[in-house]
Amino acid sequence: MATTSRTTPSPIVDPLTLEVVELIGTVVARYHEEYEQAAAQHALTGAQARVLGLISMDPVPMRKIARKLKCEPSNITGIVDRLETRGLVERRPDPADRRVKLAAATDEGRRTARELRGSLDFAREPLGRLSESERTLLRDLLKRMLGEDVEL
Amino acid sequence: MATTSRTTPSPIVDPLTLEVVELIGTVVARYHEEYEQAAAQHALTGAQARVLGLISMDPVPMRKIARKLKCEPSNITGIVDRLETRGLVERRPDPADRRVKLAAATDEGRRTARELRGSLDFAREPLGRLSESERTLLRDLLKRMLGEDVEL
DNA sequence: TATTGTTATACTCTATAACTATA
DNA sequence: TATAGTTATAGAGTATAACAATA
Repeated sequence: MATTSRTTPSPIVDPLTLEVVELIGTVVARYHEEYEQAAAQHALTGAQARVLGLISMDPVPMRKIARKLKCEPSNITGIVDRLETRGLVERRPDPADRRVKLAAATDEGRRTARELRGSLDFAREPLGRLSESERTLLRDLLKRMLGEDVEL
Repeated sequence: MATTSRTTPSPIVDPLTLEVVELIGTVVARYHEEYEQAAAQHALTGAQARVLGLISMDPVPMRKIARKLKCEPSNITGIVDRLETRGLVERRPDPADRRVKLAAATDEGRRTARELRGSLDFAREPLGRLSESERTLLRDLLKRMLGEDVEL
C-alpha cells in the first residue's frame, strides 16, 4: 500500500452494471488471447488472420477490407502483401472497375482460414459450460444488448 | 483442394453456439472500439490507457505490469516512458528491493484515469438496453461461462 | 474532379537478446 | 546465479500525406 488516494467511482453506475462491464472485459481479454493464439499457430498475426478470414469466402476490394477492419486503406496494402508473400492471398483485377483490386484467398489460404476457425477454442471451452437453454438465454441477452429487438 | 480426409479437424459446433460466438465477437469489437476511442479522447493509445488504469489505484512494479498485460517487460519501459513524458506517471524506487521500480500515477494521471473510466460508454449504451433483472441474468451467465460456480 | 490503391514517413506496440544493477 | 529493469533491434500495425491510374 502506498498513498491514501481515494478514487471516486466516476459517473453514477450501479454496482451490478459495473460487474457486468468487468465480466465483459474478462470475456474480451479471453477472446483476444485465444484468437491471437489460434493465429500464431498458423504463424499469422491477428490482423492477418482477420483479413484472411474476411476474404476466405469471396474476394473483397482492398478498400472494403479497410472499412470492415476500421483502419486506413494504406494499412491493408501491407497486410495483404505479407499474406500474398506467404501464398495465402492473391490480388485480382475487378472487371467492373479497373481501379479496384480484389484480395482473394488461394486454396491454401482457404484451408488455413478453415483450420483457423476450427482451432478457435472459444466455442468449446467457455461456452461448453453452459447448457443449451443457457446458451439460448445468453444469445438473446447479447442480441438485445447489441440492439436487436428480441422478445425475451 | 485437399483430397485427404484430414481437411478439417474442427469439431461439430451447433448453430446456437456459433451464433453466440459470433455475438461475442461483436461485443468484443464494440468494446475495443469504445476503449480505443475513449483513450484517443485523452490522446492516449490503448496500451497506455490500460497501463494507466492498472496503476491508477496503487503503484505497481514494472514486471508486474508486464504480467498483467501479458507482454514482455521490455515493452513496459517504453509505454511508461511515454506516460512519464506526459506527466501522467512517475517511477519510484521500491524501498524493499532496489532492483524494482514502481510505476505510479501522478495526480494528473489519476484524474485522467478517472475521466477515462467515466467516458467508457460501454456501461451506459449497450448495457442500458437491459433491465436490472436481465443484467443480473447476464452477469450470472457470464460468470458461469468464465468458470465461476454460480447457481442459476 | 473524385476515387482506388499504393508509396513514403513516422510513431507505437511487440518479442528477442544483451546489458546493468541489484539480490 | 538469478532477478528487475533497461537498451538495442527488428517486424508489424497504425495514421497521414502525396502520388498514379482510373472513373
